[in-house]
Amino acid sequence: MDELGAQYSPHEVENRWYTFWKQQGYFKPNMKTNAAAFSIVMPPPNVTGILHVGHALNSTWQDILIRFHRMLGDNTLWVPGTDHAGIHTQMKVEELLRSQKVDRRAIGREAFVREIWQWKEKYGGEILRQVEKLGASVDWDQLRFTMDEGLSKAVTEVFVRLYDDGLIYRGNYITNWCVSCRTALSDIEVEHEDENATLTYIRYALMDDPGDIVVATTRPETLLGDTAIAVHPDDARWGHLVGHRVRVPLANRVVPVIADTYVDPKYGTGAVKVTPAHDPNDFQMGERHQLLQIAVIGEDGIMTEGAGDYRGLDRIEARRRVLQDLDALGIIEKQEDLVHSVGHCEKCGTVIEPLLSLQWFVKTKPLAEPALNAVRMGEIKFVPERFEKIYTNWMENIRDWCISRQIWWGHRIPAYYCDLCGHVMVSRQAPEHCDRCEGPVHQDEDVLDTWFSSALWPFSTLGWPDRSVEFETFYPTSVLSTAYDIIFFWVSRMIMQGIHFTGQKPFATVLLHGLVRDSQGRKMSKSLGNGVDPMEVIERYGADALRMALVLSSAPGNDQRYSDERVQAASHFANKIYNAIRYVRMNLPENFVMPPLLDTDNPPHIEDLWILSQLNDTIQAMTQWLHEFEFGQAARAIYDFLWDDYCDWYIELSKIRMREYPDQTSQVLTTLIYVADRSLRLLHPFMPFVTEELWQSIPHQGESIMIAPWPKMVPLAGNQRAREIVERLQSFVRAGRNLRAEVNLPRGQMVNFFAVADTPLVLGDWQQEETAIRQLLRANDLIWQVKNPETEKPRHAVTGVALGGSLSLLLEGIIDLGKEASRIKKFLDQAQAELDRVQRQLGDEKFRLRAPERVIMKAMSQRDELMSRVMHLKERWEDLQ
RNA sequence: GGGCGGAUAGCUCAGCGGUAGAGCACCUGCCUUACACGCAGGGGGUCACAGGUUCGAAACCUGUUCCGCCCA
Repeated sequence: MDELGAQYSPHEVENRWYTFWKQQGYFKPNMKTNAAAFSIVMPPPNVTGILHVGHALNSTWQDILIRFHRMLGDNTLWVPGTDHAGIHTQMKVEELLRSQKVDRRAIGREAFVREIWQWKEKYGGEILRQVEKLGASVDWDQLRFTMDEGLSKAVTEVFVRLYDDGLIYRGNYITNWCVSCRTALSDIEVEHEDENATLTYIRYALMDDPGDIVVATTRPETLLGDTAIAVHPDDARWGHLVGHRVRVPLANRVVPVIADTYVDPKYGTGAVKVTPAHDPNDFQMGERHQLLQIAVIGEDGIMTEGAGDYRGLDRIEARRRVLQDLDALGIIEKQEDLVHSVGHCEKCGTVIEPLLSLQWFVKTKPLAEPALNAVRMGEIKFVPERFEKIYTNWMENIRDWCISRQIWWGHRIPAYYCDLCGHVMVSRQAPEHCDRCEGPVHQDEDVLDTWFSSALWPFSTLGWPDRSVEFETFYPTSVLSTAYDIIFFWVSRMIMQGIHFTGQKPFATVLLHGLVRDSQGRKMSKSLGNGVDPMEVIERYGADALRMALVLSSAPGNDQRYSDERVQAASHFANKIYNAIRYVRMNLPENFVMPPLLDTDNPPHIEDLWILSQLNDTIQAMTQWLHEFEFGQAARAIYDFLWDDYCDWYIELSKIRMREYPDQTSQVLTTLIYVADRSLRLLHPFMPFVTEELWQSIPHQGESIMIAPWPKMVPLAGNQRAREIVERLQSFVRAGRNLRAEVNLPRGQMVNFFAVADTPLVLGDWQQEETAIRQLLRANDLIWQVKNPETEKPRHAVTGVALGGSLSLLLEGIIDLGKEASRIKKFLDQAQAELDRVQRQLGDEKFRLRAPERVIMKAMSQRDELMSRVMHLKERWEDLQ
């Protein structure tokens, strides 16, 4: 900040300070202290990703917490990192290779995985460089990646232990299959969407009786795999047919009619076809009734051998053909339109095909129990609290977790099969041969769900399963900050695994932010093209402005809209404080030595006491808000303090004092600097760059604002009176300016005022601030007196009311007294109405009996104030009649 | 079907028991030697609707309508 341009330009400043902080090692924890530990692990973004505004908000929140706690003196650690995003990354690199006419199957697993690693090394760090641009004070020495050696070791350890504990099993189950990604997915990776569909009623002929049974289905093509017809046992229409047999059309298969309470008698005809190999509910029924499982659709979405004449057809085409053929047979009873929920792959949007396959699962119930208790007992707190219910609800109904994925990029499942006897071995180290028959072994081809490794993040990043210093010091972590849409995927699983493996909760508080939507409230998405690139925003306005804008409009758990105007407003704020500091510096003598702020021999001026008192309020409020994770409130507090109190009033008053009373200059400067120093510190967690830049440019102690202590309240005496006096000054000046504006006085024109104080105390307060009042109102003659009946009031004037009195701007020429009278009348009516209300309230016995003391006191002072207003306005109005 | 959130100034939102606030937009003056990315002044709201609790409700309770989300 050597050249004092009138405009703050963030870019150079931001890069410079980030480099400095990093070099100085300020981001690292201070392991030597025995201070309280405060730690956060950053939710690992996808390595292939780029930063979006949601990340920006989340990173800002975390950085605020980390910087706040660092300034509080805590031993602070923020761990950065990325996850390998199995399916997503594989798809991305596969696509890249395809554009080079290379097929991953052709080059084989090893070569393909090598390609991904290369890609990751080259482009993978982008998102972290963006996190840096935001100013995130993460400890880069702790950088982690889910596929790092150590973290991979943790994954294997967890898998093996869960397997040994009987909490991981392998089974042939129906799973959500994406025919496009060609892999199984867990339940929560399926997104349900309502879609229009056709419900087809099909007649199945009874074998041993004339007549038929009509079933309704939205998926006629699966009829090829039907192995039963089911009805509700109590259904009068169909009950008598249970045990009979029917012929499945087109498949020419004979299947039984079974009774199962799962069937909803109100849906369709009350009879349903059962396809255990292609529907999760049918699968369950199949298990209960030992039905055959006949697969007719393959992993690629193409009809299989089981589909007979339809094999080789795509599932969509097969549906069309089946309907055509059924129609030809004349056994379509009718068709109806309906809306039903259809599962889609979260990654690629393809309609999910429930398929039978051999997969690995985590048995979640035993893990969920302690995880539920931790939240129920309040060991882990959700902010906002309402998300606890969402968590509990999900955990109580949790289902087993399918963790195997049929892809190549990820942690390969540490299960080994004997080629000879088929024996399954799960171990930390690859066995050389079968431990039963000595036969050769091969490893499972599948990899683990990415979330399986993410679930270990809070402790695997800290060195677990080894007992590292980091783990011992920083685990359990303090806060986990993330978006609410990730509670099931991640938060719940971290809690389960954390408690199971470390015996401790992984974090004390789960802090949830909402989604950042576009300016029209739509979710940002690639397909809509409405995404906002935070880097572009930073390019235009600076990281500080982006951070402040996001924080100012955020409240825990609530969605917010991004708008450029807000960032602009925040950048104006940066410019405002830049100029405020510029003002301070311009008035600072070469070798200014700051005297003590509170000198008993030289008591502080009313105005100094006032601003320090306002500062105290701000310190207190912000400290509390920050501890309560109310970042928006805290940001608003410092914004208002700096702009309204410091800039608009204190600085303006300081100009007058230094001009009129040069002997006070040193005291004024001391207060200016002191308040600037403290308020920059308060603002620092929110706008780290500009605060550092400005703080460094004024007298200060320490080498960086980052490591300066969080401000404490200044011990003050007499500040209550100072506050009263300055409030009277402000009220008087505002009323005077209003009068000037009322009669369109040119800015520089000197005028005369006549003021009446209600009491000698008020007059005394005014007199104490006479110089300021004179200057701010450009007043020549300032005649004031305590109210008394003899007072002769000027007629040619415009009159207004201030706290504790009235003032009139005297006019030489003739003014329109009629107009003035009606103006006064308007205010009089307003004041009278308010006064009536307050008096009614105070006259209410119940109010005086039940309202708290402070409310009554407030009402009383309001009444006094209003009575004064009414009295002054009324007098003036009568004079004008 | 179950659950959750929202409805406050023209727009975007904060406030969440003591009678309405901010930013932007709007109107009127100002290039006042910190800042026109600014200063000063001003207009603008039966706080979705209907009941209830309370001395007092935008806030708490109940219901209704609309919007959004999650789960089945």
